[in-house]
Amino acid sequence: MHDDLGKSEAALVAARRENLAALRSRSGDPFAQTRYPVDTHTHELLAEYEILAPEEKAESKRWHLAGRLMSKRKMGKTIFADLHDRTGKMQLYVRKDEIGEDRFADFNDMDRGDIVGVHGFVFRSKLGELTLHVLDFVVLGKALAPLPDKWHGLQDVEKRYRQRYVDLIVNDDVRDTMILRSRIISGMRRFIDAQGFYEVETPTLLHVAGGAAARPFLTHVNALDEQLQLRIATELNLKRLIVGGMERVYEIGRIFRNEGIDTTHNPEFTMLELYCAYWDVHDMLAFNEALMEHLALEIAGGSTDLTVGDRTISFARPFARIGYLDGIAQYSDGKYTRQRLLDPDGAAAILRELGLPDSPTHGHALDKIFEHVLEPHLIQPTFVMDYPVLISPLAKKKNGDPELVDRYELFANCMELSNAFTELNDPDDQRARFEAQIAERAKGDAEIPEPDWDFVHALEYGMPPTAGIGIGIDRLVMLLTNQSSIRDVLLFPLQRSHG
RNA sequence: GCGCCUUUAGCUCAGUCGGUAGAGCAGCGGACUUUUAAUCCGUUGGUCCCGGGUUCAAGUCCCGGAGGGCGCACCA
Repeated sequence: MHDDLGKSEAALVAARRENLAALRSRSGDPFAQTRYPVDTHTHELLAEYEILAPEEKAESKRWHLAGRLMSKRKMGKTIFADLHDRTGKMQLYVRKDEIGEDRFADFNDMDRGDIVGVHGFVFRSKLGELTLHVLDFVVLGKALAPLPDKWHGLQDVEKRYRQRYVDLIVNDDVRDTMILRSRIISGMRRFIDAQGFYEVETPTLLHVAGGAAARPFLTHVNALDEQLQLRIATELNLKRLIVGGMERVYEIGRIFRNEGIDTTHNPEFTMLELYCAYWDVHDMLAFNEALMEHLALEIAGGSTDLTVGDRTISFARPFARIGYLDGIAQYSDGKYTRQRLLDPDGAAAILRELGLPDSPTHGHALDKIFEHVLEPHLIQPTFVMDYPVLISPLAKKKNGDPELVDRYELFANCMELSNAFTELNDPDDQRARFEAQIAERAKGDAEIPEPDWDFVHALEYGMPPTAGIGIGIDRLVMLLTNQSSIRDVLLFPLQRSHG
């Protein structure tokens, strides 16, 4: 990035270097500064002095504020400027007759983007804006690269993702969304921790990536000279911990799936998985419902209604419930019956009626039918209950209805938000399910993982009845922050290595 | 993988029928002691994404390629 500047950009950088040299010769090196005694932030100051009347001064109290200089308006022997910090922005005011010729020149030699610490008092300007009257300042870092347009910011989507640091500097809403993401995750942790769960970390590098259907990334460990896979779920290891007696565990961690990249998929994404011994799927549903309402209340500031696109989605409990098979039947006017859906030929026929391509497996066909028939109707938060066992290889069968499992998925805005079930703890049944998967994999479904036989062995030591849940954090954040692309809730979405 | 759109100054964007590159902001110089997209005067700045082709002449038309966005397909 240092040798290939265009002439025009090089000239802008050169001008900034001249200003840096002038600062160095007059007042010392900005890059030699190591700290600044910041004692407030812009947002706090604006709140504290809200009552000031126009042109009123609060001279007795002096403050130290630091941040990035984002605009400068010189008016002869005074300068107005805007300082941004992580809480917002505040106007600065400097007078030549107060700080002297050299320091005024220093202030004037600062460029848009420079980092500065300012000391002074608050007043309200003639036109009504709360402003820090600067009595002293220290340049704490020089920006050599020119910033994007002060009014339009950085619009180029590619540059915004590749140079997120610039995007964050000039586009306030990006920072706001990322802060919201942070708050959603910490709010989630607090809610979960309050119920006695242990947060754990399980390996990312695995010999066999299991617990979901997805193609894994491959890597290699030199010390062992072995090929390893990056995890596609945390499920199997977390259940090993339940076997081990930890009873309540969760992990918020990065998952890797070597598949498509689009507005709802990034190759690495963040998932919460949580397991609770002695709960069943109904306990988990209640927990899930309470968690979602809690997060919505925190984000929407006391309301359970969220605006998503041009819709309002209400997270007030209780959420709607619908059966997986019942729902498909209902939204097909009774045409797609349980009997047809649970029969491989019947499901294949429905696929053709819908004009969809053939699926390699029965389970795949069911997913496609669900996606086309039921999912488009799931706008308000809805628990879809009682999934067929053939698409749920790790869930416990329903007592009295062995074709179904005790499982639900929560949908909102036609998007899956969570997936939960009563965990299968019968090792013989689990072994049989894995063996059935080997057959499906042989039919050409490359996303079905190799069985993790040690997991079956773990179950042989005895696992208490347990409920588990997985929540895709990125998609949840998309919903809660009203973003339509996953890239806009990721600080550094994956881009091709060219730019 | 397929389709549509897009790429012009540091940034945001114009660029007509093919006639030889424009604006605003930023920068630089100047005026200005309560401005706020400050204002006013002057001014620098271009690999028109890359490579071919057609043409007297290509930012513009044609072909190929690259990056990016969106949609479809794929993706529990």
